Amino acid sequence: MTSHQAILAVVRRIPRGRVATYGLVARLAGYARQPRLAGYALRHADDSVPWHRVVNAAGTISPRADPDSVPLQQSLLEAEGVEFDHRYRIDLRRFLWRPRGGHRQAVKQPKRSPSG
DNA sequence: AGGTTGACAAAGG
DNA sequence: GCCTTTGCCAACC
Repeated sequence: MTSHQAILAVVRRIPRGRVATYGLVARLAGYARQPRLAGYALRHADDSVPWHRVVNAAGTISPRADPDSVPLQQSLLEAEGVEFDHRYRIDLRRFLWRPRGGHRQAVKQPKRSPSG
């Protein structure tokens, strides 16, 4: 099980009409504190992966090498019922994927600060 | 085997 | 709420 496989496996679990952040996908895949790795894995993803359901923590579509992919991702999400703001932003409060139903993550991630 | 990059995230002003 | 700085680690060359 490579990191890419683990991350792509999580992305596949994102239900239709919902979105997940890079950080959420990364930590669910067992790679907490590495949201960039999620994006890196998506680069190697095929069309078989719902890559369009992954956005950044701000709820916006992260631009990449292909500028056409940005409106494309928005179009794909809107087709699933995901709504965008006038600032091209998604309300994560409503469309963020809840893998466990609770606001608490399934895996316990280590704290960044020793004293909190 | 080492330095730099990267589809990001959290904290402070 | 937006912008800037800092962190983080695997993948890339």
